[in-house]
Amino acid sequence: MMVESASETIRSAPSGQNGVGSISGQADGGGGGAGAAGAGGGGAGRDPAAGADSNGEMSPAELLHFQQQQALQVARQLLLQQASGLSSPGNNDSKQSASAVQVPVSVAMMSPQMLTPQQMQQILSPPQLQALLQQQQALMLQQLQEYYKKQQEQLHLQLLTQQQAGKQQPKEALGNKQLAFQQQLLQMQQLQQQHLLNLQRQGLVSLQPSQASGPLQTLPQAVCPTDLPQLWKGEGAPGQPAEDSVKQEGLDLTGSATTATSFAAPPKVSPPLSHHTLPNGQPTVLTPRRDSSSHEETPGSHPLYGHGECKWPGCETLCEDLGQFIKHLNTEHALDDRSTAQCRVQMQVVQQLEIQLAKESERLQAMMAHLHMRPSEPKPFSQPVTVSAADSFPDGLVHPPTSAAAPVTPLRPPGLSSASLHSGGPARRRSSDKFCSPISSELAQNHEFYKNADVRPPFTYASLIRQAILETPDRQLTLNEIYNWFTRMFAYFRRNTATWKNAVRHNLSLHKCFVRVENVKGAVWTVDEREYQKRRPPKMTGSPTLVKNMISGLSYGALNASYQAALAESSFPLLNSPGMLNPGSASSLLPLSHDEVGAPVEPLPSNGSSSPPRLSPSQYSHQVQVKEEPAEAEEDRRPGPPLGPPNPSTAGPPEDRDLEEELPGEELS
DNA sequence: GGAATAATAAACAGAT
DNA sequence: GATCTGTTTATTATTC
Repeated sequence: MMVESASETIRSAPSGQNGVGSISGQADGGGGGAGAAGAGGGGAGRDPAAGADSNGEMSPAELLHFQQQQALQVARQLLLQQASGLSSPGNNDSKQSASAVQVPVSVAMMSPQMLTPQQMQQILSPPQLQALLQQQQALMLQQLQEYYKKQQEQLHLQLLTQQQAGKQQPKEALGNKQLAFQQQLLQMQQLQQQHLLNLQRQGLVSLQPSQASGPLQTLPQAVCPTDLPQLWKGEGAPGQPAEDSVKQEGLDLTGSATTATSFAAPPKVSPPLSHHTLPNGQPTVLTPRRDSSSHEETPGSHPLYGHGECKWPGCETLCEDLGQFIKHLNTEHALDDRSTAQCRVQMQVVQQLEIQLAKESERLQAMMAHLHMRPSEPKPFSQPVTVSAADSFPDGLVHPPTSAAAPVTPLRPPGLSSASLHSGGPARRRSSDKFCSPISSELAQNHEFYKNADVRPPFTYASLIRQAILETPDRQLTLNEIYNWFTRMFAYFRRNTATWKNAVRHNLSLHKCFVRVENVKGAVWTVDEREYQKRRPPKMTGSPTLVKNMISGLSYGALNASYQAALAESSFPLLNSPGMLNPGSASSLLPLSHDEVGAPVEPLPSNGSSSPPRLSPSQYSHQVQVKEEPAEAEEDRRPGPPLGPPNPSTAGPPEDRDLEEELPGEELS
């Protein structure tokens, strides 16, 4: 305890310029003596998706404000009419109560901006208010309808134009454009929904189906405003057959003719956002790409159903199969006040999280700017990927995860996500090591980050040493070259204490996987992959409990927990994904461990899989296959190690070697 | 609580 | 003798 705390104190003391200098001057007997700068915090990446809605259209807030102003204008006119009615009794334009209120003209003449709803309430009588509200609603709904109708007409026009133009284009391009339009359409519908939600929140829409569903019913959408009033209305479609209620999953609860005609998909478990009808009545079935893609990869799944339990907020009822879940969903989460309230709460939760994400991203940027990262770089952590073609992933970006917890995931350096943020300290890194993706891809992605930021890499010394050795064409390094690799690759080892040198030597000696080979030019160190594989414990067996625990820590406002969830997400991106079962690679069926397997640094383009760049099993297998070849050649011509244990890696054909690397027997169940 | 693993510190010896 | 390299032991922390 004393030793640890003392060393922590030393470590956290600023070292100044003792980086490399102290390395060469280190006295060994001192046991790695002097202190150094502590591990810096460092920043994480920025989530590019965190930005606000970039619609060029009028935002819902603006639209709402505009309409409120218009409503107030109407109110003012009404007051003026009433005032004039007082002066001219014959004028009965005002169809409200005959007992017109004495409204001060000065008030009535106030500009709409000066009239608050409260003032209006004080001025007008309840019947007048009601009439006024109705008038407002009618006007606003009409405006809304016109607005969205225009939008949809435009979209449809564009779509038709593109379809015509697309006849000369490849089908793929046309499909992409159509998809883009459909997404735009979807966006617009969500805009509608949000707008109506805002109206509802402010009490501007009474949500009476006779009013709300009337003028807006023609609007085509999946979760259309007509859905929401019915949803909020708190009653299901009366007289609806029980089997039809299956169609009411999610928010697609309209039961109206508009969407009923578009039910071309399988009757069960249709994604709520997948059916659309264009203004001309032409049904359009959208592929569930935006919101449901992460949840509904398979036709037999449901976004609210996973791991055998209902994912409805606060429910977690165990359901054996999808059918039972559907039944449960329709009975327990039917269209009632409670469900609609929960739905609304969930909407607000999402909004809050988005707001918080934006704030935290900003903070992250500031932190990164502070921690030696070039502030001019908007995405410092995605850049390393493009530094070298050999180190690049096919898409060149760290994909934002697609799961529910994923939006919280920033583009972050692993050193932060795991070492600094997760484990909470630089001293013990084993946990970090476990939660991190393979060192090769990690380094490939964050090479620049580790190079420049004083952040401790979240890998074990052994894995780092191995990586250093395997990166060389000869697959062998002298101790000094290993030192150089550490200092070259990591700012942390340049600027921090030379204690790590002792650790490196210690690791080289301690682990049987590192084989010392006497060379003509001295002793070099090589890696015995078999021993290295043996060295690893059967860890991270997909531990769903661990992931669950981490994700369960996600709470509103708990950024750390959010990072944990994101971390868990990034650590097991394909654990439960059907994409994992890529038949193209036998190794893809095998769970791979955290930091190894992918020894080399050349993640190659996968077979078009949409899986995230990190931890793609096919990539790993490819890496091994590609890079192990020179290793074999090297090891074949390498003289047998005169010292240390005989290297078993030289035994057996190269294919076995590769296979062995791909099939680490003791790994991950 | 124990085992396994890793990080850290330190002592020691041999080679340069 | 100083430094580098390599080995070994001990302690502590963490995870399973």
